[in-house]
Amino acid sequence: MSKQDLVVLGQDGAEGCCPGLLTAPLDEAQSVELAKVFKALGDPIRLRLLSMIASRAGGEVCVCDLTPAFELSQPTISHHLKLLRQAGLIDCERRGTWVYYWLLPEMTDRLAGILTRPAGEPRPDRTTTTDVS
Amino acid sequence: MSKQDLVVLGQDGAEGCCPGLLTAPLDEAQSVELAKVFKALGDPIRLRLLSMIASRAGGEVCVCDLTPAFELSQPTISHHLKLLRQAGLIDCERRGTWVYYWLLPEMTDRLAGILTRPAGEPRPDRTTTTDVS
DNA sequence: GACCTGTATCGATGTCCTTCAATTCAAGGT
DNA sequence: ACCTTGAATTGAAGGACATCGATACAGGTC
Repeated sequence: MSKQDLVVLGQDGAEGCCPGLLTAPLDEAQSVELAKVFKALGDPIRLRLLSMIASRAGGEVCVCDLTPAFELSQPTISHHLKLLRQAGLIDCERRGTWVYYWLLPEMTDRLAGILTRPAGEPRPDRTTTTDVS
Repeated sequence: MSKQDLVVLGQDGAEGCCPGLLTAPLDEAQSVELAKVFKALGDPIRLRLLSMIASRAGGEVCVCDLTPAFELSQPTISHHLKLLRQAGLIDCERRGTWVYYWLLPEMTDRLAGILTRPAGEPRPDRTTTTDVS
């Protein structure tokens, strides 16, 4: 149940540090992979689930603590958790009768990096239109 | 055409620095607003559009440079640009016959911050299960 | 073994989203 | 005024997604 079909999202990590999204045009394959992760974040229920999981002291949460926090059926919550897991944002483990989820910070770190523009960016202020070429 | 219906997404910026998503459970209203932005990023075409706009030297791109980069109809590209704009990720301006788009770095900065966990996080290593109460 | 509890999967349904062709709108040029 | 070009809007069609009830599965307990 653990490493089922986690999104790949490029094994860069090696070649420097993340192409960036804000620094160079994304190619088609990259954009498809990245979009899967952002799509997983593009739902209020999943965002709340993720934040509940991520902010939990101890690092993990039992599903039985998540489900009653929403006015949704148990299958629906289970489905959302599955999507977050398939996006590589969380992982889970069964312990006895209960299933525990935890954050995979590698993925949120990667996203944060992708959305961060290079430090020295000369602020494309507009109105100053650098007019390159 | 500029400031039409940009998502609000909390006027925090003042109260410290971004609640975080990874540090505390998101409330319902926050999650709805945030989800709108992530949903806008949850499409490969929009990600490529955004990266083409953001990475452009000079800070802005003419629609006429974006449309031919995709095998999609002009109305479809226009629709995706509209969604990105409504999410507060980009803005645009007409100059003569052409319309130019540019990145609103405030929003990507905010997202990056939201996805960044506090520095000193004691790495919830799991298997070490801190077992708080 | 039979039973109970917690969780995941299945199938169906209604809604939202992506996409297009057709049209409209904006701004210049003739 | 008319025409042309670039871009946004409209309306419709198809597919994807969120949600549910019913069901299956996993691990305990008796």
